[in-house]
Amino acid sequence: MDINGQGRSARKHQAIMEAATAVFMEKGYAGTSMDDIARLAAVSKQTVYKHFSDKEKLFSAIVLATTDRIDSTIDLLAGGPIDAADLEENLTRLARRFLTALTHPEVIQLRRLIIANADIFPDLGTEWYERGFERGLATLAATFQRLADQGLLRIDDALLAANHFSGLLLWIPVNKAMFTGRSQHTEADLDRYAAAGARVFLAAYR
Amino acid sequence: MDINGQGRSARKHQAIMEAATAVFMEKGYAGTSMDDIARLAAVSKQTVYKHFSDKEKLFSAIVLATTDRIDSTIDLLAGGPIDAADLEENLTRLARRFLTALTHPEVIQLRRLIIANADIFPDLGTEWYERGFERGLATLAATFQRLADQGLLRIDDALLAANHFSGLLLWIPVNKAMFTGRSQHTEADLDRYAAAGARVFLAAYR
DNA sequence: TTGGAACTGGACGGTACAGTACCCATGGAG
DNA sequence: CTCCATGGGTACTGTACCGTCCAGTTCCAA
Repeated sequence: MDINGQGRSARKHQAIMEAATAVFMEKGYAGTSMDDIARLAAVSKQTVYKHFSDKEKLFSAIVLATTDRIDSTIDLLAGGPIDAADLEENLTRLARRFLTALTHPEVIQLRRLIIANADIFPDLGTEWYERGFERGLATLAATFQRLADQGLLRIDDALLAANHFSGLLLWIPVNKAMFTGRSQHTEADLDRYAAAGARVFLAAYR
Repeated sequence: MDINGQGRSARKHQAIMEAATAVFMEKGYAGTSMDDIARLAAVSKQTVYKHFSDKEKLFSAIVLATTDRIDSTIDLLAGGPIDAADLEENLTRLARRFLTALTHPEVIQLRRLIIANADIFPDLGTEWYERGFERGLATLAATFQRLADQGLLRIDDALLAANHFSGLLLWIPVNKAMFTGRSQHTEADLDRYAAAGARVFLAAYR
C-alpha cells in the first residue's frame, strides 16, 4: 500500500487510462501511437501492453469509461424533478442545462471519436448509442410522462416527445460542433436555443 | 479523340474519382491506400499521382464533388412550392421527402466521412457545413417565409424555424445512422417521423 | 532482509503505405 | 516502316508504427 491507498499497478493503470483518453480525444484512433500514450503516461510501452492486450482493447476501455461518466451526468439532469408551477420557465431551464451538458467539449469529442471509428468498432458505436443516447432519452421520456400524468402535458408517445425535445435543442449546435471541430457557441446562443426549443415543445405538447 | 468523345486522360480521371469515392466512403480516409484506389480504378498508382498531386487533394476533390451532387438534390427538395390548401398534408410530404433524401446511404456516409476527418481537414468540414447544411437550411427558411407571407404560418425567425423543422425530423434517424453504421429504417418508421414532426412544427408555427 | 512481481528502456522484426524513379508500350507523323 | 513523344506500369525508398523480447531495476509484502 502507498500514499494513494492503491498499489503501484493500479496507479499505472489509471495513468495509462488518463493519458490514452487525452491522446485519443485529441488525435483520433489512427492518429495516436502507443508510444505517444506511453510517453504521456510516463510509463514504458511494455507496461501499457501488460494492462491492455492491444490498441483496440485500450480504445474500447477508455471510450466505455468516458461514456459511463457522461451517462451519469445526463441521468442526473434528465431525471430531476420539474416544478409544476411555471412549467415553461422550468422546461427552459432543463433545456438550458441539457445544452450545456451536451455541447461540453468532452462530450462532443467523444461523439466524434465514436462516429469516426464506427466502421472499425461497430459494437462500440452501437453500445454508445444504446447506453449513452437511448438511455438518456428514456430518462427524459420518464420525466415527461410524469408531467403528463399530472395533466401538465398532453403526450401520446413519451419517447417520441423526448426525441423531439432533444432534436429541437441539439440539432443546430451539435451539428455545427461535429463539422467545424471546436464549436464556438456563446452563452447567449445557448440561451436562445433553449428558450425557442422549449417554446415550440410546449406549443405542441401542452 | 475516341469512342466517348473525351480523351483517355479524361476517362481515367473519371475512373479515379469514382473509385476513390467508393473506397473512401467504404473505408474512411486513413483506412484507404492509394494502391486500393488505383487497383479499383484499373489504373496505375503513377496515373493517380499524375491527376492528383497527393492523397489529401484527391480526398478534397471527391468530397466536394459529392457535396455538390447532394446540394442540388436538397435545393430541389426544399425550394419546391407548397400548396396552400391542405398545409399539414403538404408539409408532411415535404418532411417525408427530406427524410428520404437525408437518410440516403450516400449522404450518411459522406457525413460520417467528413466528421471523422474534420480534425485533419477543418476547411473541408467548414465548407460542407456552410454549403451543404446552412445553404439547405436557408432554402428551407425561404420556403417557410413564403408561407408566412401568405399568412399560413406565424414565424419570427424563418431560419430558426427551418432548424426546428429539420431537428424534429432528423435527430433520431441521423444519429442512429451515425453511430450504428448502416441504418435500418423501415419506410414505416420514416412515415411516422414525418407525420409527427410536421404535426409538432405546425402546432408551434401555425 | 529477501524473494518475487511489476516496471523500465531500448532495440528490433514485420508490415503497411505515401510518394518517386525509371523503364516500357502504344500510337500518331512523316 | 521508322522514329519520337506521351502516358502507363513496376519496383523502389523512406518512414511510421504495432507488438515483442530481453536484461536490468524498482517496488512491495512478509
